[in-house]
Amino acid sequence: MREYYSITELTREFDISTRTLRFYEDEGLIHPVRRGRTRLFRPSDRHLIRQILRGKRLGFSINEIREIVQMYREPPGEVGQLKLMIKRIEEKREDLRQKRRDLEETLSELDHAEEACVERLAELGVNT
Amino acid sequence: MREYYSITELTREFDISTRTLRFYEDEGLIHPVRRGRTRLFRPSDRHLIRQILRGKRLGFSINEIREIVQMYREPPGEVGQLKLMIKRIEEKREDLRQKRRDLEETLSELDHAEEACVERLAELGVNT
DNA sequence: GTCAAAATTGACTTTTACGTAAATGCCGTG
DNA sequence: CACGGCATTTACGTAAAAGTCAATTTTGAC
Repeated sequence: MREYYSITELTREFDISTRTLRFYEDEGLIHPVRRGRTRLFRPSDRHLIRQILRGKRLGFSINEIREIVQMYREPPGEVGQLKLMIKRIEEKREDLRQKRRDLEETLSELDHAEEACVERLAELGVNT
Repeated sequence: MREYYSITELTREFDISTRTLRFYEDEGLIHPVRRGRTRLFRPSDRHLIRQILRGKRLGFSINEIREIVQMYREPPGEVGQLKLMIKRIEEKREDLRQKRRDLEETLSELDHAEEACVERLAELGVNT
């Protein structure tokens, strides 16, 4: 496991711009350490970026992603906080389950659409 | 099956604004008919709205949604077009499969996060 | 130390997806 | 026919999420 990654290494790996990574830092999503003014990204930052991009692909806003990554961190020490966090996690999961339903329905409609196309091709006498 | 729905009926049903529905019309996603200047939405428009909102929840942009809803329509009559459409459909499905992987991974990480919280509660001697 | 390549900051711009306000049309009711 | 309520158009506004550009700095290789 590497100790540090440079900003451009990560922009290449994830196909995002340096501006994007700085934006995520401004937004408090990642906290790379500094050597002088240069950012050094640790494996944990790299993992966080992976999670952020996953959230993005699923259509979560930066704020929602912020909420999610907070859930991945060490659980709080206080009982009230813990219970609140469990509630929040449950809410996000419900959110994701809705997305899963949406996803399956969309996939199924695309299946139908493709079948219709294939049938139409067959009608036209094209060997698929 | 009702023949027509008014704009406000649909805004209530889907919890969106009239502005949003007019926006979708401007964007060419729906085509309600008119009685004078008033929009009348048919069941097919209603179904389209449902599909649009599903796409939104999955993080698709308006342009991507436009592409998707075009796939739900009657298959084209020309062979080249048909083959192109099948290719596009396959691309969207790959896109959705990526989202599904993202979704499962996120769900699984949230599971871990919740477990960690529950364990922490147990350590603190709280009866879950 | 020098010099190019890489990284930094800050300011400004852009795109997307609507929100909001103003002015006005249409229509059923009393 | 005046009114309330819904609908319409036009026009401008805005928040989120970066992109772009310019002007320095810093770093790494020699």
